[in-house]
Amino acid sequence: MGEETPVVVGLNAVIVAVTRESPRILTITASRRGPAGSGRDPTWVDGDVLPYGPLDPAADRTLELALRGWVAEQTGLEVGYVEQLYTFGDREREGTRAGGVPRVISVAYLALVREKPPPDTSRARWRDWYTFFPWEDRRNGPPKLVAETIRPALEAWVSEAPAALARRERLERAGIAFGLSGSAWDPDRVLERYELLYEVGLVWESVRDRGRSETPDRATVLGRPMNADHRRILATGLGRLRGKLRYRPVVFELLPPSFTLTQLQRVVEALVGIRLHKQNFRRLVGRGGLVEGTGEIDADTGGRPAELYRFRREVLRERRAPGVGLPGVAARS
Amino acid sequence: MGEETPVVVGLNAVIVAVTRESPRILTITASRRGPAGSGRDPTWVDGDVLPYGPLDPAADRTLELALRGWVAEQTGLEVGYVEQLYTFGDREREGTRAGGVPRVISVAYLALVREKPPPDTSRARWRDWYTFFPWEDRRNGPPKLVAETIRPALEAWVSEAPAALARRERLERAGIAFGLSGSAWDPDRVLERYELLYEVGLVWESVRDRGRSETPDRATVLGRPMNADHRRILATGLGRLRGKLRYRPVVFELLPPSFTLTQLQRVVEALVGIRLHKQNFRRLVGRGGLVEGTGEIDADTGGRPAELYRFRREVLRERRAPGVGLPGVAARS
DNA sequence: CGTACATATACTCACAATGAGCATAAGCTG
DNA sequence: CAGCTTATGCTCATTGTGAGTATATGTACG
Repeated sequence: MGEETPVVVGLNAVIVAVTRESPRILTITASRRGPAGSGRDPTWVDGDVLPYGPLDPAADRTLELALRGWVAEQTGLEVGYVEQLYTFGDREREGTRAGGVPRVISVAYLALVREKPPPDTSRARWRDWYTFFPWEDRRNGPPKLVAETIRPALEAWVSEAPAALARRERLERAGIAFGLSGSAWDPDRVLERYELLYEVGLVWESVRDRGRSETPDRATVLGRPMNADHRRILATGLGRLRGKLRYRPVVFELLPPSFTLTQLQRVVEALVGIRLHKQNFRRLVGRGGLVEGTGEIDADTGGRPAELYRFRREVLRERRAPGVGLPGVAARS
Repeated sequence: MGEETPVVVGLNAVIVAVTRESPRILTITASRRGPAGSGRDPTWVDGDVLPYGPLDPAADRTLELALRGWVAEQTGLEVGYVEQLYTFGDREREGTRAGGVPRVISVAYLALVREKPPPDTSRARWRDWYTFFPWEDRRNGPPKLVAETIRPALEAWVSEAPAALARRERLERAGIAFGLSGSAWDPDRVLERYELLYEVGLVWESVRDRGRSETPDRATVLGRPMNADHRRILATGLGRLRGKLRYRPVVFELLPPSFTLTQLQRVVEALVGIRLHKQNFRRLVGRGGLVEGTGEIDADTGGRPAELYRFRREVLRERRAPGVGLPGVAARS
């Protein structure tokens, strides 16, 4: 059965680093198979892709090893923390769509790198992830984008529903995803929001996938797009990372060995996209035993010098779910 | 590159149901490729496997659809809730080990089925999952197994470590996994525990994979084994399900539409493997808005009749993480 | 030198959630 | 009716959370 259609396993990586207050992911500028400037905005056509490498079924012993291998090769980065995200295998994926010969199965990984060495490969490049998901950054309050563009579009989409029941369901769904009409904003629902916007037609990819009849209008479309379904993979990664922060001390994979508490807080805020109460945050990480002070002082704060802290590895033994403590979330004792 | 080694994508399912107080998974008695009774205990050799179906790369549009398809076909079950678990692709997997031609990539899914219709296929069968992981059931306190067998074996393994540093690491790891020496027992760490036991050599699979020289001794080996790495997949599924209970109302996928609070509690306890405080449990699900009373009464309790409840779907909008509330875990508001 | 400013750090307080237990209600059996 | 079983209601100490006030210790600049 199906011996004729070969299967190719691809490995995608969402490689995350945080510089100052900016969370970044590594992207590759795609080399386009067809001619570049074919009428569309070339920026969109030669879109970004996530770093990608195929699995060599004969040579690679392990998926994760294969991933680490080609990431090191392609980007020169030694990734530390690696976690498998999700496996995507829909046939609709661009590039495999219309009778394309091989069936592509993509296994996506999340990788965290500590420092931010500039990628030495010419085509690799760090980008702030909020350029792909501008609606996800609420550190300065809910972005205007949501009130001005997304919300009206969602309301239109809700009222366009054929039946009353479908209308209710759409209303519900939009409310949960974007924290409207009484629901709270849940930072983890990145994928849900992206998929909703895709369905509503507010992202470039949905216009692209609907067929070539419509010309995607850059103005009505939100965030920087990516090729194929890579933005969906990226959304999966961000959601997973945000969730993981709550119950695993993964932030420290993104920080230098010693840091001030404010630095730590800024990184968490950058990832989660919201601001945190400073005093409570430090109480939480301190009393929770997540960090311990080194005696050293960082005088480069602009105000009173801050003590430098380091991650306490022992916390893994002591606490049940040593996350960083986010609002609305009890730090499980 | 690697065009010669074909790739086969397999789909495995951990199909879970709960009957009374017994959590069950659907297993298939493997039809063995080689001759059956070749010296080893035939029960072990013709071990259980998880339900499995290959992906047809030409026909199947989606991984999840493919899964639903062959599960329905093979077992006659209509699964409701489905969630992708993990993708396993190590080459060491049994059956693909020694120069086997195709490379097998297994995408594992977790599926929850509400009732427990007896599988109509002859080779399919429900088994209590604690027969595979007897150390995971702590509803009657920590099982003797842990104190009598696992703990001593772990201690021996710790002291066998070559260096002092390795000894510390092993001690730490064993402590975290099994809740020894001050650490708390974390129900979610199912995979961690299984992999530790595998490494220590306490499960049949590790003896099997070490080579054929040692004859696996059934007495010194814990839990019912499975073929290939299916028990590892199963452990992944259980851990994920236990974790998910905390922040998503998935239990209700396993319960009839209406139920008493005690029934609900019993199911949760069966899954998580620990007993819960009755009054607090009902306070949590009640005040959390997770359930609402139907007016009806179930008189079949043996004592005072209990009110029947149903799941409140609206809770998805209202609460942040509507799980069932487990000890040591704050129900996130 | 001193004042404004910026940041770090300490402490308080109201409130909600949790863990544990006691008390009462409402069926059944004999 | 007594005694058993299970359901259900309520209390209470403890802990965690959200928010705010107060103080310490640097720098920049007049």
